[in-house]
Amino acid sequence: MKEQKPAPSTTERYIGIGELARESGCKPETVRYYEQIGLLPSAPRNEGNQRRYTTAAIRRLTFIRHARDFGFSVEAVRELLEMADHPAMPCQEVDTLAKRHLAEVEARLARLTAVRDELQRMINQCAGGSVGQCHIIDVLSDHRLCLQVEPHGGADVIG
Amino acid sequence: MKEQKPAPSTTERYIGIGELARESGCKPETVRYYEQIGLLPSAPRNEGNQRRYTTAAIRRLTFIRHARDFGFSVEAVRELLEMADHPAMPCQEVDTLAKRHLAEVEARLARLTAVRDELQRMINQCAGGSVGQCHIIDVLSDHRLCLQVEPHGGADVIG
DNA sequence: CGTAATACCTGTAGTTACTAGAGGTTCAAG
DNA sequence: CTTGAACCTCTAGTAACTACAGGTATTACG
Repeated sequence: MKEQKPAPSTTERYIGIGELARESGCKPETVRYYEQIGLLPSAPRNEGNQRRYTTAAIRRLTFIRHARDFGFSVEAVRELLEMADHPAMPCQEVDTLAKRHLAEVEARLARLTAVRDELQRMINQCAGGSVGQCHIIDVLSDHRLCLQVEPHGGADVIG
Repeated sequence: MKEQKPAPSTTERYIGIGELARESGCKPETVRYYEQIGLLPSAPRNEGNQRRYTTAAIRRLTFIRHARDFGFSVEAVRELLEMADHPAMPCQEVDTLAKRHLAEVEARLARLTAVRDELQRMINQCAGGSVGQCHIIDVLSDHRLCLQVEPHGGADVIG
């Protein structure tokens, strides 16, 4: 991560996993999970084997959380962290990653918009009679009745 | 499912799982999976234990596929199928299901639009220097620099 | 100081909707 | 009759966590 200040030396404050989680908006389980998959470094432990964190961990986890909120995959976040850890490098790779992600988001947006329009059309044309005459069921039964929605492959994320 | 015609009696044509899959746009594995979770009834088998299907299966599977393309969850599809199987029932429940789904789609759309806008802003403001000055990294590091994107809970689907 | 309520630990299994593979059988064409 | 494609079952893997179970540590209160 990009460090603003050179660690406040002497009386550094340590926090537990619960407080870290609260500060950064995730759950303790998720923090442990991120440590397990190597997104967060293994935290030092106290006498009783409990993880102790500094404010650096809060920053790193907030970064992760935020990137995830933007819909970056965990693997993309891993790359972003790697880059953020090297402030002197040119930011072209960061840019590329962001642009690729933007393209994916735009593709999803287009698909989702088509789905919304068709759902609206379907619902508007339902006369409210019996299932036998229901336009919604008709559209789902017969692709020809549907204007825009196309098949898609795997599951997409975020919305 | 809603049956248009009363089964063509005598020489019914039977097809294998591969052809069924091609006709309805999924893979044989998916067909077996749907049978396993009870979305499709267990298909009758021939002498050599291979599944044989009629055109009714093509219709049902196409319905499923299409509803999934619209982003309905498998459980929602199960309910839609149940309703489609009873053409005499009032279609209010269908309507409710569709409307609820529309609302979800609209929520995702709103979120995704915010993400897109913020990504664009981020990318536009990147001056192309080093990571240390990169606006993209800044925004991800500090939520205050970001206008609209809010944390979200679990994974959402479709896009 | 004792004890009870939290907070924390590890490890495993569950979630969604499939997909991929291993290892074997059956079918259709030549 | 032999090959190759299609089919069978069963298991495990995917993403990104979440939810236990069963046990230990810490903290607050009286």
